[in-house]
Amino acid sequence: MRQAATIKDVGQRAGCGVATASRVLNNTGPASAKMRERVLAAAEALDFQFSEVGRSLQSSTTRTIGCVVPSIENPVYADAVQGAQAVFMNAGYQMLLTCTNYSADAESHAVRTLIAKQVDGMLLTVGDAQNSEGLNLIRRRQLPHSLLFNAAPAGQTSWSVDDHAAAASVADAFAKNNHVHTGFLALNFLSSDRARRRFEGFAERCMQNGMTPPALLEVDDDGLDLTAHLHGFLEDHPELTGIFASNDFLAFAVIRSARKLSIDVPRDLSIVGFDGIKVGQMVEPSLATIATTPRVLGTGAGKTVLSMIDGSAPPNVPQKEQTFSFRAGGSLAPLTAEREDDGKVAAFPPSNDLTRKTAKIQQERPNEI
Amino acid sequence: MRQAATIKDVGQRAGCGVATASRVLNNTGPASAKMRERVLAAAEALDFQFSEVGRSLQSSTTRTIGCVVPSIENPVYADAVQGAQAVFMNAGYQMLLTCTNYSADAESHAVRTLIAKQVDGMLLTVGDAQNSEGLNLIRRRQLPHSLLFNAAPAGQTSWSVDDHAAAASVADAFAKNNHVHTGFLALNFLSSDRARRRFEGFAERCMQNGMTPPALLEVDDDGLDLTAHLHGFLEDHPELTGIFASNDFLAFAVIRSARKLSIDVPRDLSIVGFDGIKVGQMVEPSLATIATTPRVLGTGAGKTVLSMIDGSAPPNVPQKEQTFSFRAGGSLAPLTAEREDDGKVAAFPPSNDLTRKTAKIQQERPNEI
DNA sequence: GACAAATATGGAAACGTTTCCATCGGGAGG
DNA sequence: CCTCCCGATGGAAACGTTTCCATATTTGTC
Repeated sequence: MRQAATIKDVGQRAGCGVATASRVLNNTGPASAKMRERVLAAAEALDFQFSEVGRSLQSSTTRTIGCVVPSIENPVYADAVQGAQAVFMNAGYQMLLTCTNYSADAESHAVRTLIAKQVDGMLLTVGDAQNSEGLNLIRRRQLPHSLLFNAAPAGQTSWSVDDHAAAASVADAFAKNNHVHTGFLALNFLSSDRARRRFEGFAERCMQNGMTPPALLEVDDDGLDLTAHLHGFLEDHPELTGIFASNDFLAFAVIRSARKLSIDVPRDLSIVGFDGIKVGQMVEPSLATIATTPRVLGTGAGKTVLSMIDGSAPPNVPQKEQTFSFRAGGSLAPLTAEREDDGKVAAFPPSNDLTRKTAKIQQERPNEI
Repeated sequence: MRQAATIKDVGQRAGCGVATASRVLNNTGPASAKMRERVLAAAEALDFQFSEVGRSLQSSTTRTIGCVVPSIENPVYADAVQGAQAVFMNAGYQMLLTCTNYSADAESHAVRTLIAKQVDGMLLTVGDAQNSEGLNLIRRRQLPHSLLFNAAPAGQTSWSVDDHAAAASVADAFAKNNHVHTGFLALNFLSSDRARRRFEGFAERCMQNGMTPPALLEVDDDGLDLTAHLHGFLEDHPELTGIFASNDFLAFAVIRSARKLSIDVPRDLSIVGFDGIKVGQMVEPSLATIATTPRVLGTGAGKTVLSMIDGSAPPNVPQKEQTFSFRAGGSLAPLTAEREDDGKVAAFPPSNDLTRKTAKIQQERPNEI
């Protein structure tokens, strides 16, 4: 039992050829009752397990699917990955996971390795879908794959949130609450087309709503304490009454930093996040955000890849408008009419000493795609 | 380019045997300059990539490591998994990930599949390390492996938090804040030896500290709204002044439910969590909890597996006391001397109308292993 | 110029499967 | 009793590598 038993060992012990052993063990082809029994007994005695490597070589299929995401520390990706993994497992596929840490190099290296590993398909979130070396490699090989959280480049299937429209709805929410001067806080702005799309969607709709163009604040590391950044940002833009953070963690970080700077949320500053992570609804104030359904996207993308592999009908991609919903929360409050009318918003003091009224916390409502 | 090129194709195009092509491509063994060039050109032209399947068959190694965890929706596992994955990738290994959703069946099935896939090693968090079918399979095969978040069963290496001691330190924290009657809130109590160890450690130290034995509340699904549970629990145990939740999400859920029941945290009820997830420090009140370093454990366990594979020296497992630290937070406040002395704690009203004083939020302090 | 040594190269086996094909044995039908 | 056919079985090829070994070619030295 030191060296794993092969089917040859089984055949030998059962006193038959490997072909017969294979047939019995796979329940394919004929075999006499006694032979069947002998083979089964031998396999049992030897603790035999098929080698998937041998099988893969012969069938030129690995029943393995590669998954490339930036990071599973972000629960959005974690949920999606777990959903896809469950789908794969149910279909008898294993998942090879690689996290790129938002590095384009790591991304293409990962894809290359997974191709060498002969994955039957691939599920991936790339930094920039328009310009991804890995994605090109995959396309060239015509490997079954689906994008996840990336906008599909023309006629290709992709499971993602409509970042543009979602961000626009945030602008609408700000507008409805009478905010005019807002900021956008981005993480990994340069290496993520998602952050850029959110910014664009937000900025466009701000314009359409007659708001001023949002001020952009980029930060590079979310481990960092944002307090200094936030302070400087608000000093540069004293007129701001609301900030749209490109994800919920960032939103939490802003709220914490605001607290340290004695800026009350939402009285002095409204915050809206993106993603809709679970804890957002558990804390006080609850986080206004874009609720998304990463698990749905993950399972959908997983099923899409499987359907490409076995040629079956792919699942329907959700309507763009159904990939997100705005979720109200205590971190976003209306500006009072008086403030809105006085128009001298740019003049109010940048930090403490703010006089806006606190609004009643808006009712949370559950949502699903 | 339809069918992926093999080394045979390369040899053919370069006008040489497969042996020579292999030597050139792997930079092993001699080759003339012109031959080398022809082979390289051929490989380039054919977009050749090695098939890891063929290689694995021949080398009886897959450069693949299996990872089995309950769920990566829990950031503790997600961080650990990501840490391990990074270690594997650096060493040229890929990671096959399976989530069991806390199911023992899924666990052994996953292990079986991974063994069939010929993984070179395995990293796993099992439900019950004393009694895990998968773990036995692995042991029987003498497959290099390391446990993660499970207590090691006698003389075996495992990377885990000392749940027992950590939970004890929570009891100490309650004691130091004059709490006497506490409860323990557990998720997946039956299917997780971790939850049980935490309860044991907590209960033991409560006794030693002269506190009453903690009341146990088990819940089965964290998606559930805890409000009803909490209400019933507090009615059954009106004397409780503190609750230790077996993880941070549960702690958040309790705090939210308490809010709905108009129970003020920490004035009416103190809450302590476990894990030390990031958002715990960002919200108000901040969460008192056991801070752990899942990433450190994940990378350590990953390195351990690699060292077992290549026979190198394994990394040092951290001292048990260094696997966690108690992190104070606003959700845990001292009981005033007057309440503690009057002794009639069991008599106070179960829900509203509580009279304990709010304590100053304790200073957060950073911590690392 | 010849021979030894070193270098270059290709054939073939091995890794663990599945599957095609050939063989073998026996029962049924004539 | 002879065919015919079908079920049972095993040999061998194929999948893509690496590597051992033998052979072919070059280089160097006398």
